[in-house]
Amino acid sequence: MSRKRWRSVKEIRIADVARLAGVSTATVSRVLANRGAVTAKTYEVVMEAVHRSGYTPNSVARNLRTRRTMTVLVVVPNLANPVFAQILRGIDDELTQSGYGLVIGNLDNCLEREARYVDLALSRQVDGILLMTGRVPGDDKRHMGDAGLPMVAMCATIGDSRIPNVVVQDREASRAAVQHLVELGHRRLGYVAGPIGNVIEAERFAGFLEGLEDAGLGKQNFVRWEGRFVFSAGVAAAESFLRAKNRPTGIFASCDESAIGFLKTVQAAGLRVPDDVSIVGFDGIEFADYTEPTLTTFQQPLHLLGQRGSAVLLKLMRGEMTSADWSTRLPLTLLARGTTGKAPHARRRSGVA
Amino acid sequence: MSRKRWRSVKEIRIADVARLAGVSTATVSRVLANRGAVTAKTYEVVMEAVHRSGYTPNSVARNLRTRRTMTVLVVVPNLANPVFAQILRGIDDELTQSGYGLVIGNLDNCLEREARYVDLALSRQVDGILLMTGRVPGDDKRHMGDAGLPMVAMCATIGDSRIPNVVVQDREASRAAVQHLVELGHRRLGYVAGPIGNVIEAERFAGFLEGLEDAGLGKQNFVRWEGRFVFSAGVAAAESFLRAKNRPTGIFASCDESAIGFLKTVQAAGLRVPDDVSIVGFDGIEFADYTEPTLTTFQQPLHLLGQRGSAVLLKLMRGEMTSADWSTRLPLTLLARGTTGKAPHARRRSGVA
DNA sequence: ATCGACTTTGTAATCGATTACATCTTTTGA
DNA sequence: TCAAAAGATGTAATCGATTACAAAGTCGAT
Repeated sequence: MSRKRWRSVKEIRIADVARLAGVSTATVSRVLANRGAVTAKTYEVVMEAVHRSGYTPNSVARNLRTRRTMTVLVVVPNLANPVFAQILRGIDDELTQSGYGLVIGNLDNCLEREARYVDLALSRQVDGILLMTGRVPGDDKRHMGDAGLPMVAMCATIGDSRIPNVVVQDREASRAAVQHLVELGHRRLGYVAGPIGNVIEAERFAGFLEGLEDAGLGKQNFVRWEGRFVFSAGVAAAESFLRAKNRPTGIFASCDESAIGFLKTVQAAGLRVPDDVSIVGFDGIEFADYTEPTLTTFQQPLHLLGQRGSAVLLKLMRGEMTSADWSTRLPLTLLARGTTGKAPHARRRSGVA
Repeated sequence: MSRKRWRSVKEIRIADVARLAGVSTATVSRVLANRGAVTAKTYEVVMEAVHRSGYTPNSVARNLRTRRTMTVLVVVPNLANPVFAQILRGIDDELTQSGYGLVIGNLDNCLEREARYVDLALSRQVDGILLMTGRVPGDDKRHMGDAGLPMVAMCATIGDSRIPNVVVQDREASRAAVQHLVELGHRRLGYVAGPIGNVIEAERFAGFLEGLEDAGLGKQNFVRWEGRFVFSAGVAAAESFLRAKNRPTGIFASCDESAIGFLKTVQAAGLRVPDDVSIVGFDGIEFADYTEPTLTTFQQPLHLLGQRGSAVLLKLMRGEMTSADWSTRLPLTLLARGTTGKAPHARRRSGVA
């Protein structure tokens, strides 16, 4: 049993540096903050003392006094989803530039864990919040908004118009996905859903329905399989699809993971993609480029999304919001690739097959 | 331009609660910490006041006074790699149980960014460090060890025997990978490397060489392609492989991403896997289960790794280390799946092909 | 030499909790 | 019944920085 004491060497405080330099703590603080006037000579002497002593300011003390932590909390639904890793990169780039750090709050797909991070915010450990989890109306759990901190929603929010949001155009893209399938001749579609109660899912499904309406298709022209934003949801949907008597020919999955799960499962069952069935995913994860055939999907501007979200939060924290900042909606890009092709009957008609 | 002031409502301090309850701040503190004796009545009154006022303690002040933040820094080489998301889950589970929080330091594959997190540690914002990045000898950049905090290395470290480590048996597994290929009749192997200077990579390559030696194979029996832990490295290696005159028949990639990149590229070139070439990956990421054929790989005990690493750090912080805690080496599991099969010549000889 | 304006530096209050110690109250036991 | 012990509560110091304000120093103009 070893009982080594950490930092047994006495900590160096600003007072120690001051003594070493023969000045007051106020002067040391001014030198280090580069604020207030100091003669070149004093500057030199203080810096020398700082280096000799190896002093690093205690930010806990600083944070207490300044009432700021220069840290932003980013609440992420599920870190294992590569989409968020990309967004985080954009956020980090932007925040770092302004001298802010970030703390990641991973919910691991379990909304209850949000409470933990509400506490973090309430206890003054962060200056602002980037929220990537949506909430459904009527949800009265403890809320990030309760912390009374500057906050930006980076996912579709229902209600709460007083929170600025920076989102991608989920609805428009889903609508375009349907259009893409319809243009290829598909008249019977399948929808692989995300988690129930998820706001992003709600947006994507709404867009899907709008797309159907655009094409003059009704309820009888599609099947919806419940799921989540994971591979296995696509597998389950595909199994259900395979058992169906009147199979759709065009599938829209609300995320790439489930699209790939679907793809692999129908292929394993002997179906050809896109000859027998076309599949469109959503997100544009790197892996979608490594399936066979490559997945047709909508590419999210992830890095940009992260940057913009952070930029708005920074403005909010500095009280520099303009009316244009309250809502930002970024477009997605259709990557029309290998998993979508003409519908079987359309191909027959045009003599391709 | 809106200039809303955040928290314009006066903050509630412990003194406010004390006044409301008609007791001293010491008593409020004792009630909230559940430490020291208080009568049931006082407890009631204080709790009532806490709830009425909606008080949440300011942890910055608490951290200053107690000289602890109950937070651990986890330095991760690259968050986009799903391997780390899994490990983080294990870490989070373990730390949360002991009342600790975690801050993720993402290096984004750029070792220079470590300095940022060294600062975080030096400025007393965390109580301990879990380090998942390795260092090569002779590297004299500013070092996490400089912070003088309790630290556990969760990757192969060279030297620095005073830092406890919790790692997977990279070397043994790589050795077993070669054995697996050799048993299938492969006599000429290819090695898709990870980043130069990476300690984990070094371990895996060392194991690869050991495996060759076990089989009585020498330098002339393998090709090594430099790479990184990303898809594109596998693609590049495969392109090089395709151009070679005397192609290896068994490939070992030091991570699943590059293995999959390799797989897709040789398949695109018309080769059959595993008939023409066998591939073994490393890590056991979820996606390795979704390739066609499914990737043969070594499964890392990621969640366990995270848990064990955290458990050791907790002991270290509490001064409860036993000699067994200084080094933990977890075994990997071979998932012998679709991408490995008998070597072409072996198949001919045994009349399979 | 004196005054005012400006620059530089120091003194001490402050941020909001925890906690050692002192004080007061209650209980225990002879 | 009273001293001693145990229990409950309060007072004030403390953690280590920042910063308002005061004080001292510098300089040029009169």
